[in-house]
Amino acid sequence: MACLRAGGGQGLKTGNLSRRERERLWQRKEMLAAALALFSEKGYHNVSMQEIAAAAEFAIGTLYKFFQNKEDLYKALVLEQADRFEAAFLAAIKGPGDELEKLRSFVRVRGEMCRNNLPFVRLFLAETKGASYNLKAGLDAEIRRKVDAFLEKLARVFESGMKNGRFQKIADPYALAVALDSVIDAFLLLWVESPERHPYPEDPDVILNIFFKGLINP
Amino acid sequence: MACLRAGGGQGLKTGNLSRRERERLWQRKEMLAAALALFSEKGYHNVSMQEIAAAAEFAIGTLYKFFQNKEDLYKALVLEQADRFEAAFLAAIKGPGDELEKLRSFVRVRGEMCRNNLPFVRLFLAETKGASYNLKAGLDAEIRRKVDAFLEKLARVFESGMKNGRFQKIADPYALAVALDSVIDAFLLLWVESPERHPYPEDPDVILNIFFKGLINP
Amino acid sequence: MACLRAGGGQGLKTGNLSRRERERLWQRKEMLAAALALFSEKGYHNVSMQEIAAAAEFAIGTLYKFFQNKEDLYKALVLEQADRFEAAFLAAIKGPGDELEKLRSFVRVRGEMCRNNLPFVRLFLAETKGASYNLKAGLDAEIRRKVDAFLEKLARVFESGMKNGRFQKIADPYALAVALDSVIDAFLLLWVESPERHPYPEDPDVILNIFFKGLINP
Amino acid sequence: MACLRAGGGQGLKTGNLSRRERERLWQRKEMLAAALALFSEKGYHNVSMQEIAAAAEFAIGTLYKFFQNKEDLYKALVLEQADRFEAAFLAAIKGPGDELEKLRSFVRVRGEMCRNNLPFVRLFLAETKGASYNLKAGLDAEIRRKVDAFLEKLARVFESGMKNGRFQKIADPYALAVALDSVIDAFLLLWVESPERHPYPEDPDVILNIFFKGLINP
DNA sequence: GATGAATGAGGTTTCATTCAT
DNA sequence: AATGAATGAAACCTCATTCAT
Repeated sequence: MACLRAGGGQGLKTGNLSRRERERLWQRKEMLAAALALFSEKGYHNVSMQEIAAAAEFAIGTLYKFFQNKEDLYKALVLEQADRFEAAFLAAIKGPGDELEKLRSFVRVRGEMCRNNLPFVRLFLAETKGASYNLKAGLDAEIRRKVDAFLEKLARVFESGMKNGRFQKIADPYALAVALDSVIDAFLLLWVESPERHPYPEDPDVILNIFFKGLINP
Repeated sequence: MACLRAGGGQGLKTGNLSRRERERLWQRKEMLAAALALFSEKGYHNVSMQEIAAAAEFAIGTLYKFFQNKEDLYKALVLEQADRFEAAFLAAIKGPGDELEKLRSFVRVRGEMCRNNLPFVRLFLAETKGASYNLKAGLDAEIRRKVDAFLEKLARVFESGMKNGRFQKIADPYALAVALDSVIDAFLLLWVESPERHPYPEDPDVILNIFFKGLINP
Repeated sequence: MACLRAGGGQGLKTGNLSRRERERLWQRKEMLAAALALFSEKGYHNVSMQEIAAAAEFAIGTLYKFFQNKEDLYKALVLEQADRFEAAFLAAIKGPGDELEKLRSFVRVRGEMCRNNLPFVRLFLAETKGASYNLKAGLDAEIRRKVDAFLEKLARVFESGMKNGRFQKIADPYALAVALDSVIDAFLLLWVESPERHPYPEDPDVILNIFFKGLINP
Repeated sequence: MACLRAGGGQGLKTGNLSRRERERLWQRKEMLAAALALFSEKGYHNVSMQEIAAAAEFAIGTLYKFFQNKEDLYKALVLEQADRFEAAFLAAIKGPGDELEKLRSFVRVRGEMCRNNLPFVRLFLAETKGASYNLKAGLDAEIRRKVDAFLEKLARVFESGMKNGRFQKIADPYALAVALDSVIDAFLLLWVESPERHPYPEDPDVILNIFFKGLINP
C-alpha cells in the first residue's frame, strides 16, 4: 500500500498540472488506496462506501465526486492497477535476451510485482480466477480480454522459441502460456496464503524447470 | 443438476432411517440443489434467502430450520460437494496402475467431474482460486486444508515415481503436484468460459506432456 | 380521513376472502390512509417512506411488501381515490332528471365528496391543476385521461340539453363542461383555503346561475 | 424567455445605479431566468441548485450570495413574475372603456401574457391552483393575498356594471370574479397542455359569452 | 413442524449549504 | 468578490432473520 500511495506517475502523468489538479490526483489516489486495502481484505460486497470514505478520510459525498458509484470506483481501481501489472509483464517479455531469458524475466517480475502489491494481487486473483459476479457490466470482460491479450503475447515467446529450435514442440504454444501463467499463479497463491511456508522462489528456474526438463525418464 | 438431486448416498447414508428422516434428507438436498444453481449463476451476494426458498419450493422459515443462516447453508453446500469431488480424485490416484497411469486417471476424472457438475465447479473455482471473502469463519480454511491434504497425496505419487526411477527429479514433488493441479484448473477455467473454443482434452497426455516432455532442446 | 379508514369495500370487494386476505386489505388501507394524510399535508417530495411507515404503524419493510416503491404507492393512492370520485360524479350526471337536474346533482355531489375527503381533494387539485412533475411515468397522463373522459360526458349533458331545446347554444358544449368544472373547482379551492369565509354553497343554483342567467342586460 | 432576460425595468428600477449595482441586477436576472426555465420544466424538487448555477453560468457560491437558500430563490422568482402579471392585469381592468370592455381587455391580456411567458404560467398555475407544498413559509400566503386583492378589484368591475345597469345581478360580484378567473385558467390549462387542440381564443367573447348569455332557454 | 408476514439495520446515493482559497 | 470542493444528513430501498399462527 505504501508503494501505491507514494508511487507517483503510474500511468497518470503529473507533469504540467495546476496545484488543484495535482491535489485532485493525489486525493483520487488516496481514495483508491483506501478502497484497495478494504476490498482486498474483505471483498467487494463486504465493504461499504461509508467505510471507504472513512478510511480515506473524506466525506462520502467527496467520494462520489470522484467516482460515479461503487462499481465505477471498483472498476477504476482494478483497471488502473491491472494496467500497471500488464505494462510490467509486457516489459519483461519484450526485454533483452533470448526466449529463455524472457521467460525467466517474466517469472521474476511476476514475483516482484506481487510481493510489492499483495493487496491488489488478492483482488486480481479473485477477479481473474474466481468466477466474479461483482462486475455486472464489462469489467470482467475487459480484464479477461487484457489477460488473454497478454497470454497471446506470451504464447508467441514459446512459438518463437520453437521456430528457432531453442524449444521443443511439446505442446500448443498458447496452452504452454496458459500453463506457465497458471503455475506461477499457483505458487503466488501458496505464497499469499502462507508466505513463510511457501516463499515465492528467488530463482525463476525453480518454477521453469517444470517446463524445461521432462518428468519422464527416457 | 439432476444428478445432484437424484444422486443418493453422497456422503450421507440413507440406510436405516425413518420415513421422517429420509424425507428431511431429501428436503435438505432439494434446498442445497436450488442454492447451488443460484449461487453458481449469480454469486453468493446476489442471491437472497427468499430466492433460494422460492426456487426450492419451501417457505423461508423451513430453510432456516435446516440451516442456521445463509453462511451456514453456503458452507454446507460447498463442503458436501467438495467431499464428493475429493473422494473421486482420491479414488483416481489410488486406483490401479503405475504412477503415470494414476496421473492420467486423475486428469481424466477431474475433467469428468467438472463436465458433470459445472455449477459447482464455478463455485469451487471461485472459492479456491479467488480470494473468497464470503466465508468469514472457517470454510475457507477447511476447504484449503482439504485441498492441501489432497495435494500432499498427489505429491506422494510424484515422489513414489521418482523413487522407483520412473520420474526424473525435476522439481520438488509438492511443487509438481501444485503445478499439475493448477494447470488442470487453468484448462478447466478456459473450458468454463468458452467450452467450444477451449474444450477440455479427452486425452490426458495433452495436458501431461507439459510435464512429461522437457521444453528445452538438449 | 376517518371516513377513508372506515369506508369499506370502496371498489375492492371484501366478500369471499380469507382472514389473511381481509387483514392484508385492511393493512393496505391503513397505509394508504396514512400516506394520503401526509402527502396531502406536505406534498409528495416532503414526505418520506419512513414517515409514512411510522404514521401507519408498520415497519418500512412492510410498506415495501405492499408497494414496489414510493411512486407506486402514490399512484395507487391517487388512482384508487380518483376512481371513487369519478364513479360518484358519473352517477350524478347519469342519475334521474333532465339535464338541468343532472347539472344540479353534479354540483351537489362534487361538494359532498370534497367536504368528506378534504385531504384527497387537496392532492387531487395539486395533481390536476398544478403542473405535477412528481409522476414520472403515466399517472399524470392516466389522471388527465380520466378527467377528460368525464368532461366529455359532462359535455354531452350540455349538448343533449341544447338539442332538446332546454339549453341555448351559448358556447361549445365541451367548453361549457370545462367552464362548469373549473368554476366548481374555484369555489372548492376557496373553501379549502378558508372554509368559513367561503363556504361551498348548499344550493347548487348559486353556482349554476352564472351559467343559467345571462350577465348582460338585454 | 429572451424577453425575460432582455426585458428591463420590470419592477426593478435600473435608473441611477453604479456599474457594480447594474451588473449585480443583471446577474440576478440571469439566475432567475435560468431558474425559471428549469423549475418550469422539471418542478421545484427535481431541480438542484448546482443545476441552476450551471445553467446561469455562475458558481454555486455566487448563487448563494444573491439568494439565501433554494426556497428564497424560488420565492423571489415567483413573486417578481407575479408582480409583472398583476400589473398587466390591473392595467387591463383599469384601462379605458366601460365594464364590458374592461372584461374583454382582461381576457385578452391574460391570454397575451401567458402566451409570452409559458414557463412562468406553468409554474404559476402549479402554485395557485395546485396545493403547493414547496413554499413552507409565506409565499403561498403572499401569492394568494395578491390574487385575492386582484379578484376584489375584478369583482368591483362586476359590481360597478351591476350598479349602472349594464349587468344583471345574476350572482355575487366576487363569485363572478372568481368564476371568470377560473374559467380563463381552465382555458389556459387546456392550451398549456395541448396548444394545438385547445388554442386560447383570439376573441375574448368566446369565453365571456358563457357569462354574458344565459344558458337556460327562457 | 411448517409457514411467510413483519421487521429494521444497513446499503447506496443525492444535494442543499458552507467556507477556505 | 467569486469560486467550487467538501460536507454529511437524509432519502429510498433490500434482505437476513424472527416468531406468531
